[in-house]
Amino acid sequence: MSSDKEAGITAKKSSDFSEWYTQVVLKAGLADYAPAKGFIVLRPYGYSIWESIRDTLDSKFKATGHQNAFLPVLIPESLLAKEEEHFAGFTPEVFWVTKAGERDLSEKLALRPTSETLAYSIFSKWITSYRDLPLKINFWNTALRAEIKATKPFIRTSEFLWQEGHTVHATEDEAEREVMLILEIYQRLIEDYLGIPTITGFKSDKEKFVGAKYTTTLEAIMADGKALQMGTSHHLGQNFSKPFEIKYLGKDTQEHFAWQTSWGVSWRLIGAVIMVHGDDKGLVLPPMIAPVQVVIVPIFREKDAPVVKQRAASIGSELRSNGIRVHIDDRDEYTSGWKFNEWEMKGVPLRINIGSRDIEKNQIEFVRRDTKEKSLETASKLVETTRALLDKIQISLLKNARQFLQESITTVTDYESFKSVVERKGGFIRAAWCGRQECEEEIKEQTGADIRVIPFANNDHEHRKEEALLPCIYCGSKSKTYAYFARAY
RNA sequence: GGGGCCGUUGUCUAGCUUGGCAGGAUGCCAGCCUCGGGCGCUGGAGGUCGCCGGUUCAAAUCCGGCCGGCCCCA
Repeated sequence: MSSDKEAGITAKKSSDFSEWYTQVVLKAGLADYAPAKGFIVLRPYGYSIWESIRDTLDSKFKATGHQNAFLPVLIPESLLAKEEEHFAGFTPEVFWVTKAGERDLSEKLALRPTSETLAYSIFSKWITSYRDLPLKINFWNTALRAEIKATKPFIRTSEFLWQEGHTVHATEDEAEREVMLILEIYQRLIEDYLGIPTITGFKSDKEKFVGAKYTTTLEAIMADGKALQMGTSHHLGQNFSKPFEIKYLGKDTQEHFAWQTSWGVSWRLIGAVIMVHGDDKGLVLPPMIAPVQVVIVPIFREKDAPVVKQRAASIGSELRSNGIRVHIDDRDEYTSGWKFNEWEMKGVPLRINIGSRDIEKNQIEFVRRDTKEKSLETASKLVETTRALLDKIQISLLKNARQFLQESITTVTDYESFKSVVERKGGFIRAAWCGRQECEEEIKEQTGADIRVIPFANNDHEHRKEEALLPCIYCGSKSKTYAYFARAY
């Protein structure tokens, strides 16, 4: 009857975060390690979470006029190299294919680290007139970037599942609006579905996408105080349309270079859900994306098994017919206690225990995963109660995460406090910054923290109207803005 | 970028210092038991000790290289 066997999570989230995270990934059945370094296998349970995220986003993309398409995984070197800055940024982590069988290839082929170059070489063929614009395409695929040192399932892997969107517009203004539209879609997904609050804003020039004019980002805070980039949406300006000759003939009968955006989120979001909501018993999934929202555990002896199982089945079908994702665990070979632990480890938001006792009293026992709270409810209100509890869980997860985010933001006014906050507390450190990359780099060098996000003016969580902009936290010269610094994954 | 730790059956591990029969737990299979928080009993199967090489009469153990995983620091 011991509960500390290897079957469960043995590391504590608060004291052994890294080990805890790895155990949750493996033991909840989300992913496993692959034979090649830095690669993971997504197991069915993990993949079904990805499917939830994918389906949610996909319908939002389609509702805003985007179409899905597919591109090959190999990119000729000459093509990848066409935008110089972009190439220089990615080349250290590109995997190369150099052979076909025993024969050397005449040109090296890159396994796509991202598809801008490939997509745009094709787009240039498709676009000739303003009537072809806007072109709004999304790809669900994987990207490959060699991670030599620190790898962590979902968070940093050499291949990752993601979506990359690529759009082409006639005007700069329209491209800018697309960047913000996508950022808004991401924020809705991440807050409303994943239950994770973020700080949105710009990346510094140092951290922006290589080749972009500017990058917007959503940054979240993990339970260990490290920041995690949840998604990015880039304004590419004409940086790619010029080398790739994406030109259109305007109404004005003149030829113009187009304006472009690209944007993406990856399965890293799954890692964030684990880190933000999980606890010492394992995963905690927000109901909106949980593959199984309610697990029903019938509790029976041999003699009452048929009756109890039948009752479990009828509860299950009633919930299912109301659109709730249900699993009935009526396996004979495990005890109910074993099942309770397993489904908690797997993070199923709500559990229903049903035994002969409950059947007699016409009641149902609900157990919340997030608070572990048990409640007995009358069976006639099954669907109503289930819906209400799932809603409560979803709201409560976001609320707790939001409170944690707020507590994780520290405004500092001098560099000594900056260093001590990085060291002792972590989280986001909000400080004035002059805008010079040298300051950013030296702060990173000395503290390990860098600029995660420069919040939009209307989105600086800590901003107060009467607050004056202080001198740069590092060099003391005149500041341009407040920036959020953090150590990050 | 710098430093450290680890790899033994599906999983977790003992054994390694001092070379000499690979042991346990859990899981798995069969049978019994029966389930409100990882229940109990009996029997059984399961191993190229990460890979390659070296030293040796003999290597899980010592040495080298490689592969893979983890942690800490910047």
